[in-house]
Amino acid sequence: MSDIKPTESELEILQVMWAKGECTVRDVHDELSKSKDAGYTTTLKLMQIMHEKGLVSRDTSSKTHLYKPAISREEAQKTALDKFIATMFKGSASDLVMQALGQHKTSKEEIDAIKKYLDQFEK
Amino acid sequence: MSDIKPTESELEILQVMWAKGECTVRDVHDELSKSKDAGYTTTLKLMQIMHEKGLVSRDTSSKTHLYKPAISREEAQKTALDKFIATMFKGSASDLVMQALGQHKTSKEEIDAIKKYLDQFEK
DNA sequence: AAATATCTACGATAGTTTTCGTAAATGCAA
DNA sequence: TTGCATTTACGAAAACTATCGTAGATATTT
Repeated sequence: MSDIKPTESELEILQVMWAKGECTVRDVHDELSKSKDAGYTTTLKLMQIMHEKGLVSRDTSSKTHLYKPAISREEAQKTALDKFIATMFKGSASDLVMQALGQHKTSKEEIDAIKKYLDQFEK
Repeated sequence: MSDIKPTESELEILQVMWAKGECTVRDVHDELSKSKDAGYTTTLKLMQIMHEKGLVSRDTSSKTHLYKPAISREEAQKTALDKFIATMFKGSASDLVMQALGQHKTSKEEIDAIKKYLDQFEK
């Protein structure tokens, strides 16, 4: 489906859209402004490009257009993760898992959740 | 201590170098050619740039230069993983772990290894 | 209705990454 | 030694990304 690879900025935008659902450019821009310093038209332009690429769909029936993601967060995560494991971890998911758990202070609850997950998985 | 972020192509090259150790441009290029279609001088140029950036070191004592990574795979993995979790998984390492285990067919041995790892971790 | 604000469209620019062509240097082989 | 193959160096084109300015359209306010 989507071997479309969002750029870094596009991902930032998708982040906001995944959290909020349907968004105007202003919605996204205001949210982004908290952590980033770029003009409104920059966000607009990026979202237009994302539309051209098919990363988002939009409703142009009223003046202020409404955008929403064309791919789910899970899809995007899956695609990105596949590539990431391939290029950074020689294709070994467990290598990644160990490193991910090792370097982040993961709470006991989280670890238990993962163990439970693994158990169910193993059967 | 590299806040140096290798590009996509640079990572492909590092991948080969991490596997092979010390490499000539030809070594890298031949390996890359299996999966990619770019000219020899492209690989050369990239490796020269990587040297300028400090991503690799090189021995120029003979005509054919010898390159080797200046950062370890582990270092690069750590840096990349931090960023990846932040931008793709909203900072949640365990979310990433679950998805990583879910979508890849992980062998029973791998799962056991991870569980063992988790046990040791928990105490 | 006129002024003001907001929004889209579009083009241009700057920065970065990837690619390659060409030339010069170096080693090898006939 | 002369010619061929391989390598490095360098510059520049091509492709992609991010940014913004400006203009025109649409809504809102007074």
